[in-house]
Amino acid sequence: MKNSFLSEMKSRGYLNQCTDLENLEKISKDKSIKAYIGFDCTAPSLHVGSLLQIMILRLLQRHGHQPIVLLGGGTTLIGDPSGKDSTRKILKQKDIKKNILSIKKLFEKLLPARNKKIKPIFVDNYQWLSKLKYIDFLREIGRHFTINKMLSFDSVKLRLDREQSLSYMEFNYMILQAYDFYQLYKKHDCILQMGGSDQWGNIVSGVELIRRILQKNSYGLTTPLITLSSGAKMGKTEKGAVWLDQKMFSPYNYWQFWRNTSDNDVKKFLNYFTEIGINELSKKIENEKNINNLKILLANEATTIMHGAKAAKDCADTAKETFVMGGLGKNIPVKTISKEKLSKGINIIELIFQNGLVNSKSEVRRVLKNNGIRVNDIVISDEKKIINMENVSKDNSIKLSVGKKNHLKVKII
RNA sequence: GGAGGGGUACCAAAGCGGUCAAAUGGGGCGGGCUGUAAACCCGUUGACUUCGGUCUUCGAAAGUUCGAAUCUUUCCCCCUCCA
Repeated sequence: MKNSFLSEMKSRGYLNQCTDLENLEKISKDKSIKAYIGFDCTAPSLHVGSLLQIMILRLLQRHGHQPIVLLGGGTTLIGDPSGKDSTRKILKQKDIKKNILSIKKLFEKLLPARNKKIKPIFVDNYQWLSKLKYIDFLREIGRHFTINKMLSFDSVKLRLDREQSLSYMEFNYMILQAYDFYQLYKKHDCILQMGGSDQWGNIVSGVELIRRILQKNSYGLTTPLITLSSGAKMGKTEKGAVWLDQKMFSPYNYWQFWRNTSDNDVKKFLNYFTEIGINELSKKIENEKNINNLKILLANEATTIMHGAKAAKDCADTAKETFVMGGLGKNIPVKTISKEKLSKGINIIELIFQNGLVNSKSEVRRVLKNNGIRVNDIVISDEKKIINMENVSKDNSIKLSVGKKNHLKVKII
């Protein structure tokens, strides 16, 4: 049972590279280990781009190991150059602190544990990085890094090859990350660092640093880069990044994001982003002829993990009512209008605009022209259409729709 | 420090005195086809509008002109090459 952490990593497709799979397997089979993943705190929430990392922390935990979540209060001040074209804007320390707090909340929800042994440990590398003394650091840590090697890492090489500037500040990022691992090894006996495939170089640096200073073995492993079948980056929608925090991205939209997964990605995502047992899952996939049901399964499971079973069910119900039955789901936003106002009659453009379904009146006119506006599911194409009490349906409301997916219920009070 | 190139709408990129609310592509939005998919097709893409127009926009400010994204001056910012 205990050895299944790595084997499940493999079978779910989470494993991309590992520094020493054999030995890591041996160690993690015999005893509970601690493993860490570092997260940048550039925003108040993480987005689905980090979800795979979260999934493996959960997996780790399920197999009786202890996750360490490193919130990079120090390194976020520097900015990881891996996989980026240009220096990102430098954040204020105050903002980073705020971000750390709200990301921490997210993890407390995602990595719950009563058992002390697998309860997540939160660390902020600002704690030790801010105390470093430059000269001492260079002598103790800097001596173990050669420029020759650093230049050969992809994160650096790609930037230089493309003749994009890489500041000395960013160049130091990998050293700091290696140092983080070293600190966690010493403080918490953390023997494994995990991360996305773009972190490979940084992770390996840490493993080497630990070996050179402490003559101890530590391990690193990375998850594959998720690519959509369309070639686009995962996690961007027309609504912007897919955030995990529900304040920034509603559960309904989150559910919809998964529901709208493209055909070619569904099976992969079911493996990645659900926690259905691997055998059960492959049976389900085999037996299900209608790919849409798999997408719904994916949406339900993924939303349950993030926002809870109840939220997932609500989203599913709403979607069903909205798309299948064409009715009004309970999760559809509701606004109100006074009876008095409505009896006077209100212009369709005004009504749609005032309820925030679009950004400008011009947009309403445009959509109107293209038959995209509906009132109680009836297409309206007349700009001058007046909506009044006659349009109120039995349930004392009016349903407004812009396009197929953007609905609103206006209640009469 | 020296020499050159550039800042145009969400992004990329044309325009270089009027016909410019600004080509084209991407993206977005709406429609069609469908399965809330992909691909494809059509329409649309500054704001307000009584649909006649009106107002604000081409790094910032000032100027030339009947008229400026386009010309001049100053300023700010980016990039490349040389030292």
